[in-house]
Amino acid sequence: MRVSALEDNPRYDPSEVEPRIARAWIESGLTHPEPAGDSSENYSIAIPPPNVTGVLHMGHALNNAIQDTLVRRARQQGKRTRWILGTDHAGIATQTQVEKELKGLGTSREELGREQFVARVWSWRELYGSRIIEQIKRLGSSADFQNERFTLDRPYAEAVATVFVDLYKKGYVYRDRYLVNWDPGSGSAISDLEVEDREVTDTLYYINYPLASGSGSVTVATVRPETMLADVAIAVNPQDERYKRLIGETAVLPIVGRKLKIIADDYVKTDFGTGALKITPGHDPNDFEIGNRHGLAHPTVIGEDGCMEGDEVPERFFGLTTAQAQTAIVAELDALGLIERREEYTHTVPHSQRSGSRIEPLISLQWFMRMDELARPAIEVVKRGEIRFHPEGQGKVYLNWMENIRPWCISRQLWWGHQLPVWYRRDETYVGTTAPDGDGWERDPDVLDTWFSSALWPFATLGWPEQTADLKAFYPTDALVTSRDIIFLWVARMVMMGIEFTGQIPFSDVYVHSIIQAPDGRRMSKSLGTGIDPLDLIGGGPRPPVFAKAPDQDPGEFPAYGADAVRWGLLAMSSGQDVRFNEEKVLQAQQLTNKLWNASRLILLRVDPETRASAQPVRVEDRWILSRLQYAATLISDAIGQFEFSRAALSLYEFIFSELCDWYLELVKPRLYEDDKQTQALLLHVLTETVTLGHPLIPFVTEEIYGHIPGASGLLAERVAPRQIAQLDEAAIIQIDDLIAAVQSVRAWRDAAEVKPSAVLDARVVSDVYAGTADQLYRLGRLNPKELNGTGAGASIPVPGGSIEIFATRGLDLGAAARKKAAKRAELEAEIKRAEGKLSNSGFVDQAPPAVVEAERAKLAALRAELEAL
RNA sequence: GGGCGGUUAGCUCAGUUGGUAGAGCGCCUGCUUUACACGCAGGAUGUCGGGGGUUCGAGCCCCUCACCGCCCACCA
Repeated sequence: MRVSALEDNPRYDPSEVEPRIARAWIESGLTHPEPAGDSSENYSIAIPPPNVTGVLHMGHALNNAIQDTLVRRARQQGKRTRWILGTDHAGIATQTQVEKELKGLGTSREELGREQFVARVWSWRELYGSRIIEQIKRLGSSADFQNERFTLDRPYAEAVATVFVDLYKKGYVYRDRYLVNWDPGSGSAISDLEVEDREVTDTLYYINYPLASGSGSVTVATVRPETMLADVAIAVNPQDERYKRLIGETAVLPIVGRKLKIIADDYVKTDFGTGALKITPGHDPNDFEIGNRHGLAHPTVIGEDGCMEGDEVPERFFGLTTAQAQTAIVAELDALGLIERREEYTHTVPHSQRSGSRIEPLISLQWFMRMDELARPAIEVVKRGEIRFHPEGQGKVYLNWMENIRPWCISRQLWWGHQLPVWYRRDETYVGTTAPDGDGWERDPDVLDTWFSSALWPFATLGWPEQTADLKAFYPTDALVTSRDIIFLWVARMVMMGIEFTGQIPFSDVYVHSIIQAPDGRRMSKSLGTGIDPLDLIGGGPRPPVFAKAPDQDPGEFPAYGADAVRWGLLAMSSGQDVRFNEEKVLQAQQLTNKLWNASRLILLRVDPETRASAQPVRVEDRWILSRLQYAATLISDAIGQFEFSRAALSLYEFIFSELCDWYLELVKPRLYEDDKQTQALLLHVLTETVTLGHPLIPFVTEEIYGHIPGASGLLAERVAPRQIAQLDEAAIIQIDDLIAAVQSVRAWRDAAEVKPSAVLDARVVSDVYAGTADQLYRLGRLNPKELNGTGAGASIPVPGGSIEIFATRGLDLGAAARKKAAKRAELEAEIKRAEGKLSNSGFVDQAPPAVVEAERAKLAALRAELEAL
């Protein structure tokens, strides 16, 4: 039955194999180790929790491929390995989605009320929350699916509350009126990190503010005249000759009539605008700072709904939107003749990353977290190298941000999330993990920034604050795998919280992987038509428009590449650098899996099912392939350990194609066909170690092949790799390398001489380095060994350590062969000349390391010998 | 304005202690050699962004210029 699957499929078909094997991995329980021992002997990774409502994208696919490669390697090293899995409640993103749905149903969260709304989000989560988890399974990720976490689960929520209360008691968390980034789109304050700049063209108005003395006016430039109602001063640079005499004087705010002091502040640029700046502390972050420096009040005229309100707002503007107010105020200023001029002005303006709305800086009562003291130890651990970033440059980025850290606004005016463990009663404030005793307490309606809870992920998922066995066994975790965009939002905060609450760093290595761009270099995005769904790549689906060669051309469909191919392809593409997605790498991976599948067919369909693997080599090529296997195993394992996944992936490809298939299997075929039992046993051994070697990088196909190997037990995913496959056998390596070079020389010569590929030529090997491999040399060169007396040779092919003389001359194009030979001679002569030049350079001989000089001498000798043989 | 990174074959990218430039795809020439045509064999292809320096020797180290990304902070 199983053998027939091999027989029937000369092409490897991942679509049948992969779902079956993914299930087997999970059902085996191998991804769900019971806690034991401590974290120094175990291996763990906490997944960056995807948004609960999210769908898999290319970033997840790469992120998962990397983590799975790391955990599979750790398992092969015999470590107890836990890949912590879960999802994030993603406050704003999730609430927005559900609200959108409600809107479609003609209702709203306000209509439902908080309790019902939250219940509705929970059921939404039940419906869609498992989708991304299923997609992660499809990738073959060997995460702990039996132990899924969610950032709003009760134990997790208790950890969050515990942390908040503790930080409050330590004085890090506090409530304050402060200018925040107000997002009118979500109706909430957001943190600095959730703000992005977008380019906008506004009108810059130059407005004259009359001086109280009646002698002239000061002109200020602004793009937001509606905020002038909240102006409290005019600032100029103290060095500015134009305005020096006005400092200390008073101007009159048009329309309102309020007196504005003219103050001096270094912040004001003399070469921008008019050099005079209206100060509106209630609606501008810089003005807020300046206002604080000068002890100014900060009245506000815009409310949280984006409409005009407040004591300073004249009746006729009250309730207008900011846009309406701007129009009205500009009209009045025009009527007063106070607008000197206006010009188009393109500048960047902060917008909410989530809702896309233009940020309205507002003074508002929010909860904040002071970060500077928490940052200090988090800076130290990176400087001391306890936490290492890969690539290193990202560590500098982290430090740069940490050293300039600012307070973090942690309250959000949402319903979906961790509600603040804070209660108020008149002037009293109570902060605690449970509600206070007594009547009249009202809980703060706000929830915490999602990243506040994510910051606890590596330890809250393991049961903290309880001292659980999980925590002991798997915390600190080992590696944290992520992309650049959340180094500040998430990574930095995990380090700070981890150190503060567990006394330990949460992970020792941070691997920052590539961002995969669209093939044209733009970012991947559904709305741009540049996004590629990894599942379309795996199972075969439509190519996005970005793949079309011409605008109206149909880009067609992806073949069903399978998860192995997508994973290997992404790993091979990726580095520390952002890269453009290229389908060729996925194709290359598909060819790799197919190649390995067919190599396995060659072996498995020929061996006696009673045969069992044996590491006993028979011939020199056996010792060679064992050495090559050992070499490749070390290379790949080291590369993975150093987070060089591209190198690991390409090394595997190189081994399977160039060494195993192109040479070893071709060398061993005669013995395989002759039903040689010892050879069969060795081939099973080589195949077993090869699939073990490849398993972290292409887990599905290797697992499938392993299942067909006679005598193989259990799952490959559970197999501990041998510490050493073989001793490196230098003699065997040299012999086979010489053989390969000789065969290649013969083939190249045949090609040049236009010898029919099927023709077998009489020939004689003149060299003593092929004692153990001559039969192979004749066979692979399509030569017939013949000892002839005298000088009957029609051609002499130079090979390492000697030459091969070809006797048959009939039908040979000796002219072509001679040209080939001449070219080779010229090439050799050029290289000899270069080597000689180098060696006659006294600087080189005297100053280069002796080993390098010696190597150069040896090379020269070899080149001369080769030329001689020619 | 500050920071990080990039510029290598037609395309996408490797190149880890400085020692004669690599891969995949594409291209050219052959081959139905019973594991694989998602294959096999052979082949062509690079003033390693420009300039300067260090060195016996530089794609790799230093300086400088140019261009391209991204991040942070921003001028009303």
